[in-house]
Amino acid sequence: MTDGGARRRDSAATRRALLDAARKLFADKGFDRTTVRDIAAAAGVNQALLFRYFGSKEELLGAVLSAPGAALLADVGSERLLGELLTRLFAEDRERGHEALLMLALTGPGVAADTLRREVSEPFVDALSAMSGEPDARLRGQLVLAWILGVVLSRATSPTGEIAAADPEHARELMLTAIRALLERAD
Amino acid sequence: MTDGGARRRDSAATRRALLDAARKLFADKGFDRTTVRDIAAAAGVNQALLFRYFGSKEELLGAVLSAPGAALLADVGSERLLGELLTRLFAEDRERGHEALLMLALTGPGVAADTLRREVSEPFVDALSAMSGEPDARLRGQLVLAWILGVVLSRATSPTGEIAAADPEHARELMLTAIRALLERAD
DNA sequence: TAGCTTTGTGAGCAGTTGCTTACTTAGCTT
DNA sequence: AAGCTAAGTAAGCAACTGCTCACAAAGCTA
Repeated sequence: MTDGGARRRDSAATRRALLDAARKLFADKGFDRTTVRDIAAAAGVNQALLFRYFGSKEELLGAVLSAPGAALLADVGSERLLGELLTRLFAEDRERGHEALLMLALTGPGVAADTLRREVSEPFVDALSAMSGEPDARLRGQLVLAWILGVVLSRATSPTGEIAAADPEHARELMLTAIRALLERAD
Repeated sequence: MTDGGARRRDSAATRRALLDAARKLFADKGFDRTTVRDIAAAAGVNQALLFRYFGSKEELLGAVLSAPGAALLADVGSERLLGELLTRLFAEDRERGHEALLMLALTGPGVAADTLRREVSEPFVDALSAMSGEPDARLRGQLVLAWILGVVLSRATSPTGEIAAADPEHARELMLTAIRALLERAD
């Protein structure tokens, strides 16, 4: 940005700045309470660009939500997914990462739920289900994911509650044991 | 309501109508996406009355959220709470009840989170914790409640997913077994 | 019946929001 | 350097939102 007010053009950087700003603000404030002006200001661009690049606020959310799930799965691989999900779940200095996005996807409109289902939940449930040899493996995988989601939400609601205050290792072990009971034999 | 347009006065009925309408609409659409006009129309009253009776939209949410948790606990008693929560969780023709309100409390502003913690979660966690003899009983109780919450949310996100489609009895048994593993000994 | 209080109403305020439009200008090609 | 395209901008639109205000009138009491 020169003093004259004109700004260097870099469409890829602009696009990225908007995505980054949106991700952070949607995570902090939820979809509805994040305005396009907020996002543009945080990205250091004019708000009209949000519409130029993403079409609408909803589509921006869709873009924000796509990929992170796939990225985690690619990083970690399905064998270590559960451990990794739980480790991240209870990590103290966690970045505002995937779990927060899961929560915030729920506060968004229809497109967010669709994206969540297609791009975020399905690969996770597939991987979690593969850990259970039971015929109803997918149900069990869904229940595990639901639990993780619930913990994220519980923490958001009660930042000073027991879950937030728990020793991460201990909490992780508690959940791991119960989840194993669920995924293996539950009868 | 007479043909002349004047309406019979019944402050208690008006108040109740607003609470009922708000409960339903908050559950259906979330706090932010439910407008005071929506609520007033659904209640069949003028929107100014919402402010007269409840002070603000937020305070209305607080009023909506107060009590249901206590009511369920009073109905059921703590001995049967877990079973009842799970039964209701998977009931097919469930009314839009307490669980939906839990979800929607999360989409509301700060007062909702406070009310949720004070009036809804705490009694539940107390009761669930009492079922575990462990020193970290409250943490375990919180984790159980988080799971229930997660299931509610998962179903909202994926109305056609495995959880929503599951045989209620079966799903209930799966969770009950895992929860027992969590509440009893987890080491 | 008059007077007062409480409940109900219509209208409107001020601010906000997602989005559009017309214009500017950076950056590239010829 | 001229011309064109694409990226960036300021301003503004129309609709919406929580909330207020002045008034109407139901309902009660003396």
